Amino acid sequence: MRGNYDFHHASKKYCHSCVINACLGYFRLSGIIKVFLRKAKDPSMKNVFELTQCQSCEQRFTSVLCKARAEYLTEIDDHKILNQYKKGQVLFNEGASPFGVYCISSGKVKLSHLGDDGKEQIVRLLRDGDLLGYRALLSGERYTASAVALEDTHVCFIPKELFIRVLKSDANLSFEMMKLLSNDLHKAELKITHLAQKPVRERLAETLLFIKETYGYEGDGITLNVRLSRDEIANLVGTATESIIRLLSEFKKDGMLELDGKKIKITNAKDLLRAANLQD
Amino acid sequence: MRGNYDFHHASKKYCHSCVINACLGYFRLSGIIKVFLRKAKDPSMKNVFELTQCQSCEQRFTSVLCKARAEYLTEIDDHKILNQYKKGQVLFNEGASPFGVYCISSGKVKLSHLGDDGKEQIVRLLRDGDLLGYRALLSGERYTASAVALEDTHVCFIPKELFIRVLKSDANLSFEMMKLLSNDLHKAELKITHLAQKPVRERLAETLLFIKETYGYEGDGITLNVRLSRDEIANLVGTATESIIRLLSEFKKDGMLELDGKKIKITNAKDLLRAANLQD
DNA sequence: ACTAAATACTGATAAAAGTCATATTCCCTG
DNA sequence: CAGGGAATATGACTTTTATCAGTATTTAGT
Repeated sequence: MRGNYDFHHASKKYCHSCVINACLGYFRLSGIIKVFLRKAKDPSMKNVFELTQCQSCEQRFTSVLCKARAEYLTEIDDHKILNQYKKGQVLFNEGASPFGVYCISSGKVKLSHLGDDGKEQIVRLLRDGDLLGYRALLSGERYTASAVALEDTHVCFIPKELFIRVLKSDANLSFEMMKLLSNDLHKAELKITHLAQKPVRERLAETLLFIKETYGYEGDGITLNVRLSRDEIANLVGTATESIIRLLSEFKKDGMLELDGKKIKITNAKDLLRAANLQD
Repeated sequence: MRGNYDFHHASKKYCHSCVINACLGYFRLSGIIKVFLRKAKDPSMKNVFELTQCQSCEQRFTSVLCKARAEYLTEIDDHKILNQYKKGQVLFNEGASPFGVYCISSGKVKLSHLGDDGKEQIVRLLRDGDLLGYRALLSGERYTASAVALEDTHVCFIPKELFIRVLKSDANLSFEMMKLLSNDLHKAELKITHLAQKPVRERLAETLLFIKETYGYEGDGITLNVRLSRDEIANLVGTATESIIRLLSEFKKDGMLELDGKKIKITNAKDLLRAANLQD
């Protein structure tokens, strides 16, 4: 509760998505909203509608959701709701009740816990094709993390009842979900080990490589394809912002990085990997 | 690989379970082993055999596995292999290939990663009724953690093929597995947040309360029902052994604990909870 | 019960990382 | 494009925690 409000007010953003989600909670299956969305005149919505069908979605080969049997995929297609979030907007908030799952069509999302003292801890970074909001939904709890768009993001929302129903009838999808959860769990447990045992310097190097794995490079082949504040990097690494600032310039001095505002260019990935001191 | 050997040699124990497991890998479905096990004359095995049937197992109301449909449970019953491990014995080792899942009938098991520098990080504590070894099996990888018995432990081993087959046909069990994984994931992500944001003192208090939640008290109602070395507590909290020793005696001085070798008595749970500084 | 080894404990010291204060720069908005 | 707020950067300092060295105690095996 407290966390919720803090979060909203800290970011000083009017949380449209909460309003929208609240509405979706009541009307999500009604034709009204679908028509409303489809009739939206915003030209930027145009290409979203071109990607409307799961069957022709760019993420159809990578997304777990698209491993559902064809018949179910069609049903998901018919009932999903398109949604877009501007950078900084909240998809859902820690403490809220899940109404369904989100499938990222394009964009980037961070998933973060709020620590007891109000400090953010980023637990996952998500990209297009990734599924979102399934953890809370599956364990039947409220969200224990908040999801915030890191850039303009297009999302397909699949209502809870449908998702659960498909999951209960499609063993293959269930299995893929279990794989997904197992992988998440593995990553989380690895992070626990590193957080407990590795110094900040190594964790930062590892995090930068992890960001590279997740979001890749821009066209130039060296610039990380995401803009994160020093604060966000700190909340990802699990340390103080000042430490990140100092270490980033240290890495720069050592010729591993080039820094240009929020742009981070990895100029020597080999040394960075060495700095991460990863055995596996 | 390296980790594997280190682990074995560090504990300087002959790893019977590895030998047994290697055999199980080849012969696990053959009647030979079952007969062999059932004919074992060790009197301590007696009560194990009394608990042989999942349908009458003491854990049948708590274990996820027992939420399988009756027909499948019977099949699991027929094909599972009973096994027992002495304190310190290894159920499986990081890096090994999973041949099935383990259901703890009685006893206690720790699940731990080996950090890059060889330091142990305990990621989960397991008790009777808990399932073990499913993470690696589901994501189709080798084990990324080792499982070691914290005391004499009786385990039912369910072969991989059977487990997967039941999972693929029993949607209800699948769903329970997803819940289990979701809960594990939640706990892991919470641990990440606390590891990143809380001081050692608070983490130790939290860990002691967590141990209490997991294993409960002994008959006296205050002694934690498990014996962990200071080293193991440190590997659970994610800190140095000396810090744990110092903090434990600090807690004792503050009247929260009584210490008697590896016995830990919680004499003031309220203060301990306050020391943990948990908001939720 | 005795011995060797492992574990537990203590103090001194060092290193790592956090905090606080204070520039400086960036970027958004009027 | 100027001004203000936020983000970034840097230095001094403090706190926390790890490490090391040495001693005491417990545990396990013969």
